Amino acid sequence: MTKIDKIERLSQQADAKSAKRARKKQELADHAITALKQLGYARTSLRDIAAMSGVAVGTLHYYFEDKVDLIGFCVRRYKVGFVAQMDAIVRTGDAPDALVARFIKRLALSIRRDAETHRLWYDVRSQAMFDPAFEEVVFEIEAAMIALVVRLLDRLGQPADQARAQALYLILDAAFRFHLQRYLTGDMDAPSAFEAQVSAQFVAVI
Amino acid sequence: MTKIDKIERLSQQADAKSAKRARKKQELADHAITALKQLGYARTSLRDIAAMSGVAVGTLHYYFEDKVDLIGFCVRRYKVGFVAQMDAIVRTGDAPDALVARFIKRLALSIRRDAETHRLWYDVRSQAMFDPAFEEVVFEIEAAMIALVVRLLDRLGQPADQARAQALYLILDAAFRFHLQRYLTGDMDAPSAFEAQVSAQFVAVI
DNA sequence: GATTATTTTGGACACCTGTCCAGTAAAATT
DNA sequence: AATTTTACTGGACAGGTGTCCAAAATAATC
Repeated sequence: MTKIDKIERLSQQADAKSAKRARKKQELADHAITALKQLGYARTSLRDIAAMSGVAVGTLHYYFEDKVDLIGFCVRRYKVGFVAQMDAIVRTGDAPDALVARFIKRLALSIRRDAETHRLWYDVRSQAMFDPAFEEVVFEIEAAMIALVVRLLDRLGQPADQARAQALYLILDAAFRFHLQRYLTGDMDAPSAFEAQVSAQFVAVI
Repeated sequence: MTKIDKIERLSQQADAKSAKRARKKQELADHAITALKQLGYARTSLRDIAAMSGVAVGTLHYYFEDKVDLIGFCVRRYKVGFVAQMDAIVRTGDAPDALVARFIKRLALSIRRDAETHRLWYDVRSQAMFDPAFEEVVFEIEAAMIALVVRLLDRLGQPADQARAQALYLILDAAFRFHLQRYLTGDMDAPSAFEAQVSAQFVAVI
């Protein structure tokens, strides 16, 4: 075995190790999310998360710096997945009108299906107003969502500058949050109300 | 002294007592707000608030049911004042265009002046997604703000139905929150960016 | 199969939490 | 001035918090 081979093998081993570690981190994060989405950031203790993961509390600190690191990882993981799902819709070959309809319908569906998870995002976003430790992840996720809207506008043949995308994102976000809240308090019609309201606004804005 | 007089006097005494109690409650709430706006709901303990008020912890429980009751009272008190201030603007005799400009300018000013207090509202609003104990106060305040927008639309000679007002409120709220967050993370231009963006959207919507 | 390296445990640590209440001080009423 | 009501105190209570670490279990490497 040459020296080069040796180095390469060591490097591959290191990669395999960090890949395994990354997988375990994600596995823990997924369990953590199921705990967090039920109680929210402040009310969920590391012991709750550990119990949910079937793991000792110390193990969490073995994989995550501290609580903030853990929650940041979870929210990032969830939201990245969400943006990817929405992006898949933007990339379909639909005509502009049908695309908008599908996009909004998917958001409404997400209120129904993932209400509890989405509220975790709003929770963390509010925390960022008090705790600088959350600023980065919130900024990053919000930027990713605005970028998604940029791509949407582009597909619609609309001017897709940052300012326009940001404004549209805020409209979508406000309506989403509002109807999410309604839905969580028992208003089962909130998702379709969301769809109706946003559809109307889309027509006006675009 | 007739029997009637006696009853009346007792009733006046009762009123005076409850008025005094109400005054003290508000005084405590004002101190509580200064604590809460610095740390947020979850991080502020009753001991923090008691210390800020120069009072023992037990005293807080003498005036408020529990922590949720106290925070609800504080947020309600603050937001009612805010809506009243904005309402004063709506009630001026300005022409529609000038009125809109003044209204938005006042919101931008409030980002600058009351950033820390406003974030408390967003904090509590998020909590309401997890804790039903906050649902009522959030619903009430949000309804008050939509009602404010109804009056604004009315003054502008616009159709002032609930749906339109709600949509406009959500646009204002989303932009307000977004730029408030930016401002809190050190972007001093956020308030004027808010003004520019919302002004542009107002033109489009109205 | 022995020896490192990694992963996991479970409990100790120091501190903070909201709630409650017997006792005291102050104010109001008679 | 005596008595009753109201206001307030300060500490006890039971439980929870994130963090840390020595020791044990497991896995990887030679």
